[in-house]
Amino acid sequence: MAPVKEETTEQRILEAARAVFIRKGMAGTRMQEVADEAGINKALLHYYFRDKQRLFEGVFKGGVEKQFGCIWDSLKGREHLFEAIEAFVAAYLDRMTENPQLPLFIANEVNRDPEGLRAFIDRGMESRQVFLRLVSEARERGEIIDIDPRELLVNIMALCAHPFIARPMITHIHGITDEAFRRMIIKRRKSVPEFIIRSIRA
Amino acid sequence: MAPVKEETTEQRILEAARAVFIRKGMAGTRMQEVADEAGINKALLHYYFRDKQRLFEGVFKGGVEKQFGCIWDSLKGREHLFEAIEAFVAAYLDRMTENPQLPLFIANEVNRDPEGLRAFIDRGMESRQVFLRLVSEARERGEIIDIDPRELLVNIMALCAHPFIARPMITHIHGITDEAFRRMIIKRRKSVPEFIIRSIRA
DNA sequence: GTCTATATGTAGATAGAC
DNA sequence: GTCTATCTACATATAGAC
Repeated sequence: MAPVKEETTEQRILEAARAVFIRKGMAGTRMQEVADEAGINKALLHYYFRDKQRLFEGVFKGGVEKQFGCIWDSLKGREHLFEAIEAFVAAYLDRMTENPQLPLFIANEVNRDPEGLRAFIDRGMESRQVFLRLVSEARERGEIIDIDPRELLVNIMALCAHPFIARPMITHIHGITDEAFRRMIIKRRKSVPEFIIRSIRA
Repeated sequence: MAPVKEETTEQRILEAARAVFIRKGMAGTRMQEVADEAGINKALLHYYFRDKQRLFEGVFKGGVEKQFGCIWDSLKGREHLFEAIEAFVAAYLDRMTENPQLPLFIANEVNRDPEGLRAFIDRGMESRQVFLRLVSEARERGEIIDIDPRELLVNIMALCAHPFIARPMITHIHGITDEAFRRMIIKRRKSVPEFIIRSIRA
C-alpha cells in the first residue's frame, strides 16, 4: 500500500468540482471547467473519478452531506424547545453563510434524483425525533400553542433557507448590496428565532 | 398576412417547452425532449423558435412572468396589512399548487442569469410599495410591533415558497404522501397567515 | 500520476424536399 | 408548415506516451 502522502490532487479536484457543481448544477457542469478550476486536464479528472456521476457523488458525500449533517446535530442534546430553535437557526445560517449557494444546490439535486439522496435526507431523521419530542414536551408544559410540529419544522427551515435560495431576487427587489444582504443574515440569527417563538408561545 | 388560424402548434410547443424547462431547467433541457413532448420534431421547433434561448424566453414571458405577476397583484387595492397578507399567501399557494415546480425553477433561473430576469423581478416593485405602505400604516396605528418590513416580506415569501422548493425533502423526512403534502398546503392557506400575524401583532 | 491526442456520442441548429 | 437528413460543435470518456 502506498504511504499516506499529500493527496493534494484529489483534494483539489474535489474542491474544484464542489465549486462548479454548486455554481452550475449537475447538468450545467462541464468536466473541462472542473479540470480548469483544479488546474489539471480532463484525462486526469477521469483518472481520479471514472465519470461525472461518480465525481458528483464524491463531492456530495465528502462535503455537502457532512455540512448539512452538522446543522441537524445542533439539535442533539437540547433540553428546551426555544433553545433548540435558536441553536438550529444559528447553525443553519452560519453554515449557509460559508456556502450561500448550498441550499439551492441541495434543493435542485433532491428534486432531480430523490432516491439518490435518500442517505443524505436520512441523516436528519434522528434530530427530527429530538425536535418532535421537544415540541411535545413544551406543549405539555403549556409553553406553546397547539401547532403541528411538522409544519413548525417546515417553517423554521423555510425562514433559514429561503433568503439564500431567493438571494438575487431579494437583493434586487429591495435594492440592497451584497454587503447589506450579509448584514441582514446576521440580524436574522436573532430575528428569526424571535419571529418563530412569538408565533408559537402560548 | 395570414389569417388568424388555430396556432395550435406554437401553443403546443410552448406548453411542452414550459413543462420540460420547469422539470429540467435551462441546462438540463434537450430540444429533442421538447419536440417529443410537443409531438413534433426538432426542425419544426427551430422553425418556430430560432434557438433554445428564444424558446426559453418565449416560455418565460408567455406564462411564468404572468403567473407570478398575478401573485403580486393580489396586494393591490388592499386597505389593511393583515388582509393583504392573507390575500398574498392565498394567491401564492394557489398559483404554486397549479405549478409546484415553479418556485424552484424561478430560483434557479434568477440565480443563473440575474440580469436577464430583471423585467420579471421589476414586475413586483409596485406591489412592494403597497406592502411597505400597509406595514407603515399598521405600525402607526400601533397594531404591529416594530419590524423591518423588508424582512417581513422575505419571511412571508419564504413560508409560501419553501415547501414547494423542498418538497421531496419534506415528504420524505416526514414520511408523508403526495396527497398528504397537498393537504398540508391547503392547511397552510390559513396557518401561514396566522403564523405571521401572531408574530407581528403588537 | 500526468499529459496529448483521439474516439464516441449527442445536442443544437440548418438545408432542402414535400 | 412539416418532415428527413445532415452539419457542426462540443462533452464525456478512453488510449497510450512519458
